[in-house]
Amino acid sequence: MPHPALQYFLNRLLIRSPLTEEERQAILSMRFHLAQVSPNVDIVPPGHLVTYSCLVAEGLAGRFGQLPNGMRQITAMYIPGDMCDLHSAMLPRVEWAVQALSAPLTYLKIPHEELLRVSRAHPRVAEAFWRDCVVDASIIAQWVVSLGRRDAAARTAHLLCEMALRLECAGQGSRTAFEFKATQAHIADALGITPVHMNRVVRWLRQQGVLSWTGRTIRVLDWDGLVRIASFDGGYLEMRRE
Amino acid sequence: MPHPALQYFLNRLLIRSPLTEEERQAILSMRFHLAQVSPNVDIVPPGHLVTYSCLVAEGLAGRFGQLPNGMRQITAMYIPGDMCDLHSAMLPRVEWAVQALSAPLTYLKIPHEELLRVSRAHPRVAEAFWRDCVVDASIIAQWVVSLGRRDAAARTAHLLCEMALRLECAGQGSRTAFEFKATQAHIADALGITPVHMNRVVRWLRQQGVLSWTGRTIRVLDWDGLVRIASFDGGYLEMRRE
DNA sequence: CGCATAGTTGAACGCGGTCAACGTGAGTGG
DNA sequence: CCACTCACGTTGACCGCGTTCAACTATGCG
Repeated sequence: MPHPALQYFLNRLLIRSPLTEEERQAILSMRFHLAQVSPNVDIVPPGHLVTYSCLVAEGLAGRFGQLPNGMRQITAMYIPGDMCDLHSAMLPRVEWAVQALSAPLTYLKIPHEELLRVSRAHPRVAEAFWRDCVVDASIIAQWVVSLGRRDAAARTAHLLCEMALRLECAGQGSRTAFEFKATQAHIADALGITPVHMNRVVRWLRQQGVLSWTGRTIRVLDWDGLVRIASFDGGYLEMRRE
Repeated sequence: MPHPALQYFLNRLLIRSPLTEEERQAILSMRFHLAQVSPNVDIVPPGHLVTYSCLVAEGLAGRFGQLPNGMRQITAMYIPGDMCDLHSAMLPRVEWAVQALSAPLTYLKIPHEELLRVSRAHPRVAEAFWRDCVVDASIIAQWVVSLGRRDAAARTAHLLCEMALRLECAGQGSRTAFEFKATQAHIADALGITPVHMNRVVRWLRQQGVLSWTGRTIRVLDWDGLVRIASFDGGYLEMRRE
């Protein structure tokens, strides 16, 4: 019986990449080690060679880019079914860190040799992995657009729209009611603003009546309003089934 | 006799991916159409299906993310030997535009069927392509860090360091003397600042004595100084030969 | 010569940063 | 059961980086 996270991961791949039964079984049969971490602990220290990729099973993970002076910036967030660093199968020397953003975070450590064994035996699986990396890059590119062109409120709204759709797609709630297991400080980090200003934006969004946000639970009261504030177009998430 | 741009592209791949003579020949033998464009013309309009990828032969190309309201943000820059949108081989419906940033820009249109034919016949080539996309994503992730954590001067210095190394690696000048064929307005766009402020930053960098910048020619007078201002660490470019 | 594009500079404004304080809820130990 | 602690959320006052608007210069090209 494969771990449910592998099934989630496979389902995510199947949205964009058709795979035969045999290929699906190959993915589900990959060996792994189950692990769990607390926030503020690097799953992988940056600048080192890694031998496995991490598949989020439960919780929220963040990828941190870092400057030589030690400052960090969240460059991606990963929800259950996401392979945090499938990239590292192709570039084992990672230049970033992955950390838990929620407690607890459970994840599967899948050895690169397993990923490469399967992808080399099944070229269509290799393409599915490649395609998954491309979607990840597409999301990061949208973050660049957000950081470069949107003000703090639009950035926040945009991230919320993105996470709402991704969580809905992953079966973790609906776009109008979901758990965003990150602190306001984490979100501020990802958006390139200060936690103080993040909080002001949250207050403003509440005043606009587009959402209620208590603890880690977000309820979107006016989805179209949120989309409008964000100038959101979800096409880049590539979640439509062809 | 293959086009020199294909050779540049192959050389770039070989930095990170060892390939046999047969695999190299397969890449060099891909069919293509030579094309040329002026600035401010989309090579590919966003939201459409594309059937080929673009390999820059001469000049500078930019990838533009765009907001529903029409505002645009440069999310990547491509120099000779770069495949702008190798991504599109895996996701043919592109959510961005590619434009020339220099006049003229010449490039090779390589049909996806060619790329896929070669990559399916040679799994190691598929991995080389996959790896190339991962490096591209790594660069974009660094841009997120820049936009999120660096001030305007550091951002500018960082982009200059990046382009200096990439151009040097591509055989287009040295890191201390190169042509950056983009206008200050384009660079400002990529860095998420206004052209006006971009110019002030250039003036400041000149006053610091780290570079001279006349027309499109940049001369770095103090490389270490520029690196310090940028907090630059080139590891993410993955240009060391293993 | 005339026009367009790129670069340059000044003055005033405002978004978001910075600093500092306080509120609040969960967990912990006396 | 209360006191204490710690992390997270919240709010106010002031400040500065970068924007905005406007003008002017330089360069190249028909």
